[in-house]
Amino acid sequence: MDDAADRRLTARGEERRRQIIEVATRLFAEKGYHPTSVADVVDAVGVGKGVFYWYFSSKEALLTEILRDGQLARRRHQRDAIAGIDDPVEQLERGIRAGMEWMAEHRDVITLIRFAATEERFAPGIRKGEDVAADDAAVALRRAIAEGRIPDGDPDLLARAVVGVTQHLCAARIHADPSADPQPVIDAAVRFCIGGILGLPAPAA
Amino acid sequence: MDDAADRRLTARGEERRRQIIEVATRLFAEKGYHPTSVADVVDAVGVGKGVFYWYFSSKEALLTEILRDGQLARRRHQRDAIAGIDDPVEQLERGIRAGMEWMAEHRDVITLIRFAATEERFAPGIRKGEDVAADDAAVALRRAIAEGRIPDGDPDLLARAVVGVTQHLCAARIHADPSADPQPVIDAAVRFCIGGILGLPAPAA
Amino acid sequence: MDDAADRRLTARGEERRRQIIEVATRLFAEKGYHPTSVADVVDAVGVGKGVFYWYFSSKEALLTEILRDGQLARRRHQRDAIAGIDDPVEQLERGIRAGMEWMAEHRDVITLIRFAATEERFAPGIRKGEDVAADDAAVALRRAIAEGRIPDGDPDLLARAVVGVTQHLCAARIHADPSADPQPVIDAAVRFCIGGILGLPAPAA
Amino acid sequence: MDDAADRRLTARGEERRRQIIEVATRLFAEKGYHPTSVADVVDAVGVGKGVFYWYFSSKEALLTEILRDGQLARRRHQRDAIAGIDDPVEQLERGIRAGMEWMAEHRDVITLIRFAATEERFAPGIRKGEDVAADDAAVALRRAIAEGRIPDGDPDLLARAVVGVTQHLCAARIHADPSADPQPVIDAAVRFCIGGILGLPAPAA
DNA sequence: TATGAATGAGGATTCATTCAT
DNA sequence: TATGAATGAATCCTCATTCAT
Repeated sequence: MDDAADRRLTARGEERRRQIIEVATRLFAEKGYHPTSVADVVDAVGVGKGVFYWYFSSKEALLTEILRDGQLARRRHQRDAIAGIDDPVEQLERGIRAGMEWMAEHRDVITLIRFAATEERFAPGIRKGEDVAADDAAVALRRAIAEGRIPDGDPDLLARAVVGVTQHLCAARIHADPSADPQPVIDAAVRFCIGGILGLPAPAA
Repeated sequence: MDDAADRRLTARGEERRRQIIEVATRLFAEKGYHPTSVADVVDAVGVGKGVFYWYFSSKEALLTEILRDGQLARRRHQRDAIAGIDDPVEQLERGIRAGMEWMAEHRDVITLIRFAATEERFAPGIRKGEDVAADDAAVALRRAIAEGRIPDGDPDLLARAVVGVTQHLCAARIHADPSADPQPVIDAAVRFCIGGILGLPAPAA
Repeated sequence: MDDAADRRLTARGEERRRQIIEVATRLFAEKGYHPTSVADVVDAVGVGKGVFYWYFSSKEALLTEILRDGQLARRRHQRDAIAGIDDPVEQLERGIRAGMEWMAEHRDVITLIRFAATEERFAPGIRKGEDVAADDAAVALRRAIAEGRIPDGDPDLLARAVVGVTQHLCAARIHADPSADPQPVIDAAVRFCIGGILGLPAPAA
Repeated sequence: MDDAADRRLTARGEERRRQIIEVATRLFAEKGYHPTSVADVVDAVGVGKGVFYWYFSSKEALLTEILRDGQLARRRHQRDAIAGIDDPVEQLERGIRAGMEWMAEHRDVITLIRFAATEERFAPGIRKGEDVAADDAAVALRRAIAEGRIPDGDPDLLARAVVGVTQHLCAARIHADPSADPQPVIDAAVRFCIGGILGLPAPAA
């Protein structure tokens, strides 16, 4: 049988597909991936059960696609934000802001990524995406170190620390209270991260 | 029937119960909570299915207990580490170290907590535990601010940032390569966190 | 809507129809009738699903047609082979040869007939076809008995035995090794059948 | 999870298992393997759906077991029938009789074997069983040839021809009219087979 | 004629939970 | 306490068939 993945779709088909992804992302994030059945998704969309399998080869494939698209979109958003910027420290700051802004606006996808990181079947994909993100940040960090702008240190580790700060603040402070303005949190996250990268002030003087 | 939760157990019974918790923690972390069936657990323990329901009222109750025990144990470990310490900044450092050490040694529990945070049914419990942890750290932070040891700032936000750094570094650097020595990562995490708390050096000076 | 069965077709339509029958015969024989979906068939042909239902009213109707066509073709082939032959024993021999040759060249159809004979829904049709074939042979057998060319016996039973020998040798020896020359098997089948029809040599002598 | 295949069963469990096999054999033969759902089977037995999977790992595994058991039983029945017989021709005759008697009494299993031979997934197992049966017969045939009791010839081919005769006569004459006495058919089958093995009388004479 | 899309009943299978012994 | 057996609702997925375009 033809694979649902490589189907050539009409405009109407593309729209349906997008709609399913949207609804599924919301439901998966709300109730959890496993507790949400394919029936829940198609019911919410208002179509027959077969439609799901016309567009996706399996429930798992759908989640995988959501995750991959999310990671790609975040990365693209961050790269756009630092395009044309030459100063590595400014790149870091703008990258952190862009990352948090994206995450702030894509709460559901972030929830799914955090879930997927804990499940054997999806973890490898997530890890790969995180590695890429860490590598992106590490490039700027290495340049900043080389230029003496920040103290010497393990760029990968610093990058992971930054990811930890931004992700957790997003979940614990922005998503936890969606009515509040995210900017102060983002500002604080930037200050914390830059401070953390600079590390302890020279113990002397 | 009497509730499995409040059963008075013999020594052998306590042992069985502990064994089930241990095996379930490992399996849940390895395959995921939902993909692991009660049958998987009892088979791994080598007992019949009835045993499970003798000690636990449901699969969900078991996970809830694992999560609560884990959060309590981490907190106890951290409080023990700062007992008798009076300097708030040293409290912070020791708390961070103790937290990471505990997390480093309880990878499976951490995985489950991270999973539970993404699922509606368990998230409230996790959030409560994180709030407590953040409050613990906030106490020290508030004192440090009051004593002028660190710049003024939102203590809760700083606490959350610290949690983010430590949790993520643990997952991304310690658990990802269990053969490596965790101490350098912990040291770096402490430096990053203290640096982050101190924030950007006074722009002037 | 007008019935797909009685549709007046253009030359191109006839060709399409034939093509679907051909592909379906192969797929049904390879994977089995039930495990082969209509989607499998139209995909293999390279057309849309609607095409199938333009030419056939249902999947079942398609199989029924394949079976009926197959049984008719075999019978026609056998009748052609004995046309003009007057000696009943020679008719038998030629009929056996013709039947086996046809079966040897239509492995897929034979597989489908053998399958259909085991399934309630199709068995009656198959049985009717086999009855006809047995009757055909019985005619010659009866003449041969009447003329004293072969011993007295139940012509229908002898005919069924011949069908059993030819069908099974075809499946077990010719179809099982399509690269081998079928002629020796056919020769042996003829000898076996004629021997069988003659039965045990008079115990006396 | 423990495999349903290797489960240690209590007496009651063994009985249930046997009961399911019995009912499934009948239903599969009546309606066809694919058209019969697991629900049909458990409903006919009068148990819950889960019971099926407690005893069998899948619907396919159940059919495979039925087929294997059937082939083994027939072989055992035939071997018992010729135990102690030394004359190869008598072995053949008794083997043919025993085989047909067994088939006559196990119509459903025979139907399933005939079905399975036409489906890719099961055919290899069936073929193996038929090869064994043919080999069994070939042993006697080879001895008979060596002793000059029957003309020289391909023992495997003769064996297959015998299988074809017996199987087909069973289906077309015994199973088709279960009220009739099978003995005359069996007698005729023996005569036909022995005659077939002896082949055409020496053309000279 | 032909296609992509849709339908929804039905299928195999799983699994948390219960119960008789 | 413990076990094998049983339950049956729920899950993912398939597929023959239909329909709008």
